[in-house]
Formats: sequence, C-alpha cells, structure tokens
Amino acid sequence: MSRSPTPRRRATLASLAAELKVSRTTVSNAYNRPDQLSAELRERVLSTAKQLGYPGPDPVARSLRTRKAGAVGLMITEPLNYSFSDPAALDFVAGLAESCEAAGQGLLLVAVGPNRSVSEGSAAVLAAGVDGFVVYSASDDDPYLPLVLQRHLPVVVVDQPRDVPGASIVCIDDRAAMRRLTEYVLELGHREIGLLTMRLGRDWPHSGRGPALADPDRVRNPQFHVQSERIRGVSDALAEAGLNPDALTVVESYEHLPTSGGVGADVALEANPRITALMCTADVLALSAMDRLRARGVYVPGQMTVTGFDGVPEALSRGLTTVRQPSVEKGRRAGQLLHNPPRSGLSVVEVLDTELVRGRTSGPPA
Amino acid sequence: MSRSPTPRRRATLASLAAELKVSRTTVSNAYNRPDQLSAELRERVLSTAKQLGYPGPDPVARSLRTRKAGAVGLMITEPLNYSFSDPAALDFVAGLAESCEAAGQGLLLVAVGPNRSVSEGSAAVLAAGVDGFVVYSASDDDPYLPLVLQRHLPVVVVDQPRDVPGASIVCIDDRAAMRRLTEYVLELGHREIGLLTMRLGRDWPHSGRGPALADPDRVRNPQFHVQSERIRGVSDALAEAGLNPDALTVVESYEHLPTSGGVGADVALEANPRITALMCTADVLALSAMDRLRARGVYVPGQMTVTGFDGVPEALSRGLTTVRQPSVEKGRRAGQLLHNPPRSGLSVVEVLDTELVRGRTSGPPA
DNA sequence: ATGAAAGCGCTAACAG
DNA sequence: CTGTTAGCGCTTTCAT
Repeated sequence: MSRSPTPRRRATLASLAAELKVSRTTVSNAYNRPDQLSAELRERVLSTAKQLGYPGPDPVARSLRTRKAGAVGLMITEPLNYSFSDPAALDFVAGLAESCEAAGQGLLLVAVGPNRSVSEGSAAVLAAGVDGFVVYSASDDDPYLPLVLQRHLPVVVVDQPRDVPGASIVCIDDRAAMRRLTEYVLELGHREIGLLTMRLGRDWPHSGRGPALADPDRVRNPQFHVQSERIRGVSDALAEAGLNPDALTVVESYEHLPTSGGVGADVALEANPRITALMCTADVLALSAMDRLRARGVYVPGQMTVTGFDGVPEALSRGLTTVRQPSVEKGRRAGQLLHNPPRSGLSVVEVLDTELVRGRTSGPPA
Repeated sequence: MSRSPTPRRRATLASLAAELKVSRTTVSNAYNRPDQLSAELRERVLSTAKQLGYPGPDPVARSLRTRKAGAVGLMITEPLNYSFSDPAALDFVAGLAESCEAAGQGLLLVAVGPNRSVSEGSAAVLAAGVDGFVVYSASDDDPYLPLVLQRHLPVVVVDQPRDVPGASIVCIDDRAAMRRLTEYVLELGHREIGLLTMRLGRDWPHSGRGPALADPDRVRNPQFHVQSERIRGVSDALAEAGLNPDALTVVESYEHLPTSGGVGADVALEANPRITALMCTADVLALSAMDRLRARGVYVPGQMTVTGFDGVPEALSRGLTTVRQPSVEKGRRAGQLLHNPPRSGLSVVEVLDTELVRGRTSGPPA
C-alpha cells in the first residue's frame, strides 16, 4: 500500500527544501522561475521532489498567496437536468469552456438550482474559489446574485438580468429579434397568435408544474428580462400592425421538459381555438409543439405556423422558422471578458447579432 | 463609483474583528458556528460586515486552513467540442454535476484536450484546487493521468483506463455487451460485418482526420480499454460462431463529428462491399451512418443492418438497435464515490448494467 | 544565483 | 461564550 519513500506526512515545499538543504525560495523558483537557478540545481530539486512524492506547489496555498484562483465560476440557476438538455445552454457552456481552456483557466460549475435550499446555494457561491463569475440567464430577483456581487469579483452576466451594477453583459437584442420574427408571421397573414414561453417569474402561481395560461398581469411584468423583451417585441409588431397586443394568448412553462411545448400548444389552442400561429421562445418548445400537433393531425405549416427561438441544430435540420442566436459565441465572449477585461475597467455591454431563419414551418394561415 | 464605506483595502476577517474589538475567532464563529456566540453579537458582526463590505471568509484561505477545496475536478481529455456534443458524455457530466450539487460541492472542469500543449494541460491539472479527480474515459497512455495521480488525491476513473493504482472505477462490461449485440446480429444471419469505432490510439497514423481503415495491428492493440474490449466482444461472438475474427472490417474515426459515421460507412463498404451489417461503437456514429446510407439509397434494415452503442435519446427514438448504458448513473456514481468514499478506504470497481435494445435497424441480410 | 523574513486570510485547539 | 496561539503551504521583496 505504500510506495518506496512515502513519508507519513505529505511533503511540502518546505520539507523538500530542508531535505535538499536549500531555501524555500529556491525550490519555489525551480517550479515557477526556472531561469532563476542553475539548470542542474533545478534538476536536482525536481528529481528529489519526485522521489519524495512531492506533487509540486499546493494550488490552494499558491492561490492564497498570489490572490489568483485560476478558475472562473459559472453560476447556473436552472435545474441541472434542464441546463444539460437544452442545446442552446450547452452551446453556451461549450463556448465558455473553450475560452477558459484557451486562457488556461478552470471552469467551476456552481449549481444553485431549485434542488437546493437558498442557504445551501449561498454557501456554494461563497465557497467558490474563483477569480470571477459568469451568471447565466438569471431572473431579475435571483437570490444568489447579491451574494455573487458581494464577493467583489469581476462579474459577467449573460442575457439577464440587466443593470447589474459593475457587471458586464453579453446578450442579444431579444426585443428586436422577436419583433422581426413577429412581423414576418404577420406578413404571412396571421392575426391570432399564441405565444409559448418559459416561466415569467421565479414563482409559479399555477397548480402543477405543467404549462399554464399566463394571466395578463404576469405577462406585463415578467421577472426575466429576456421574456419581457421578447413579449415586448411581439407587442411592438402587433401594435405596429394595428392589432391589440393584449389579445395575445400567452402560455408559460415552468421548465423546458421534452413535452412542455406539446402540452403548451394544447393549452394555448384550448384557450383560443382561432390561433393560427404558435410562436415559441425556445426551439425545444417549438419542436415539442410540432410533434404534438402532428400527433393531433394538425399540419404544419398548412394548418398551423410554428416558430422557435435559438437556432439549435435539430431545429435547423427540421426546417423550423426561428431566430438563430450565437450561443457558443456568447460563452466565448463572456469568458474573454473575464480573462481579458476591457482596459477601461468599466463594464461593457456586448450585443451579439441574431438572424431570422425563414424555415418550412411557417406559411399563410389556413 | 464608491459605495459609502468602501475602504481602500479589502476588508478581512481580522480587520472586521479589529473594528468590532473582538477576536478573530469570534468573527469566524459568527460565520461557521453560529451556536458559539450570542445571537446579538453574531448579528452585530454580520451587520458591520455588510457595512464594511466584507464578503465573508475568503474561500481560498479557508481551503488552505481546512484542507478542503469544496470541489471535484473533472479531467476531460477529449476536445471540448466533442464532449459537448456527445449526448452520452453530456449525460455523464449531468449525472456528475447532479451528485456534486447534492453534496454541496463544486465541479471544476479541467480541459486538457489536444487544443492545448501538454505543458499547458499539465499546469491546469496541477493548478486545480480540488479534493479529488474524476477522469473520464482517457487512453491507457494519457499523459495527464500520471499528474493526476501525483497529486495524491482520491481519483475515480470512468470507463478507462483500467488498473489505475489506487483509483476506483465506474464502468460497464463492454466486452459482454458487445458480444451479446454481435450474437444477436449473427443470429439474424449476418456474416460480413463492418465495425465503426472511435480512434484506437492517441496517435493517428492516417492522412487527414477522417475515418480510415484500421490495420490489423492497431485493431489488436488499441490504447483505449473500452475499444479494446468492445472489439474483443465482437471477436468472441464471431469465434463462437465459427467465423474468423480477423475478417472483421474495422474503420476508426479520430473524432465523432456529425459526419464521421457516414464517411466511416463509405470507407467500410468500399473496403468490403459484401458487408451486410455495420456495427458502430457509438450511437452518434450509427445515426450518421444511417443518414449516409439513406442518401445512397441503401435501405435499413432491408439492405443493411446498423447497430449503435450508448442508447442516447435520438437513437432510441429512431429505433436504432443498440446497447443502452446508464451514462447519467455513471456520473452520479463517480461523484458519490468521491463524496462518500467506501468505508474500507480501498478502491472499488463498479460495473453498471447495460441492456440490449433490439430496434428497427436490424434484420436478416438481404 | 541563493537565502531570510514577512505575510496571504483563515480556522482549530486549547484556555479562560 | 470569547480570546490566544499556531500554523495551513506558498510566494515575494529585499539582501547577499
């Protein structure tokens, strides 16, 4: 069970120095500044280190001393199973991970989803040994955000919330994108539109967890900036076309389960059977809705127009009419903002471009 | 730009104690052991902390003192874009993240893919402030593994390599699973089989990065235990049926790109046009192969049987004949092994169950 | 090129 | 309940 020279006590830089009868500085230099000592001495240090089973300078102690953790934290407020099943969220994480890899930084996932109590989540945020935080799509009143800010570390917010003091933000123009998409739908001739969206607030005033008709008050004051802007974008287009924005049928879904879109579609159509276009604020919702419509014998786009948002691969391959947003790039930019902060030291707002994708799921109303 | 009482220097536990004229212990207790001081004193501590902008005990300093980092490291040796596009790998990460969340631990992604030099990757491994490592499916001669081991931290290996001294392992019986699948294919009557697999070694002796015919030497000595076992499983079944295992046409693919399976199928069929069954060691390969075959006008399963491995959702929904493995559970178990190490202190081997899924992509040869 | 001294910010005994 | 004493393991001036 014990290798040759495994000492009872873990070897440290100091013990190694003692063993070698050199100063700790020298050992430290052997690892961190090879040019500060002779090559042979360095070799001697490294070889006895190996012999003693010294793993090299302890990362935590080094972090304490240098005040650098070598990692950025990603605060994930959604339930993990959601984050890991939504392609757009994953693309974001992939982009962030990529930029961290390039910068030689670690990426620490800090999950503070609803599965944990707020105090447990708080502990996780406070315990994260990181040099900065990325906050991904949190609600305006997220309870963990103040804790993140309290740590006085650089923070980059992605998508939402806006107006976090001191934080840079990477986002898209949700309102304009959704307005443009809606204009397209209206041009096709649709007048009765259903909107399927993620939950409008952290709370959930409906019974059960399934998609439910959102009441107008909630629609007017969503706690998520993104939802708010997207709804506003739809309203803009409706108003512009001389339609009443309040006539929009809005169904909110607590989470994006594989079936959420389908159930949401049912709810919307039951609430307003005259709907001819179903606009979804996420591709996963739209795809699920399409599946459900097909099962009900409703043809898309013949009898129902369906649109999504995100531009995930499956959506594009299935010809969904949607808005493509650069999810990977969001992650990359967020990381870069942390790794190479803007010279000014001021916070930055980066608005990334989106693109309207006219697919095969939209057409004139029946 | 400056809040009311923002001191030039970051507040620390000591400065807070001085301000309050109490000992550092008391302040520490206010955060870590609320029962060790009066509620009112604690309140006073916390409130002046807020006033001073003290974010609470520094996680790094605490880690140094307590010798606990509060996070586990996940060493990812594949290119990130692969890890984040393979559903099976993602399920694994999701399971691991879930168990970390439940244990109140962070999850530090340490990417040491081929995009970075070995020395950069080494630095990342050595710099990770973690209490243990999960190594996900590394090659037998992975250059970073020794570094991980060198840190004398608990290690859990997933899938491969085997026989890492001191490390626990979570895996499946790849050989038995693949044997069973092959037996099924043979029962259907197939005799000429093509095998599409991930690259057989860290090196890549072929020109270009696309799928290529693997030479027999390489097939006999893969550097990845999993590939090795799966090929062996196929051989077992072939030998059992009185066929020559060396007659197997093996095509290896450097990475799992969306098109890898399709190109691999082309390569295999060109090398041996008599092939009637294409067995793939990953669903993503099989799905891509199916797409390609359809494009070529080859009917599945009428003219070609195709099988996969993993049991990812898309494969199951498309009726792929495959082996389902519990990827999420792998991640969960790996995490648990780290968070609640077996009482014995000895390393453990956990072999999780797999299930043969007879789908609609397999049938008798034409 | 090498060493001595001085902490980084915190917690864990152990006394009082 | 509160304070004193000792470091955790390392890097970094500043001398030599």
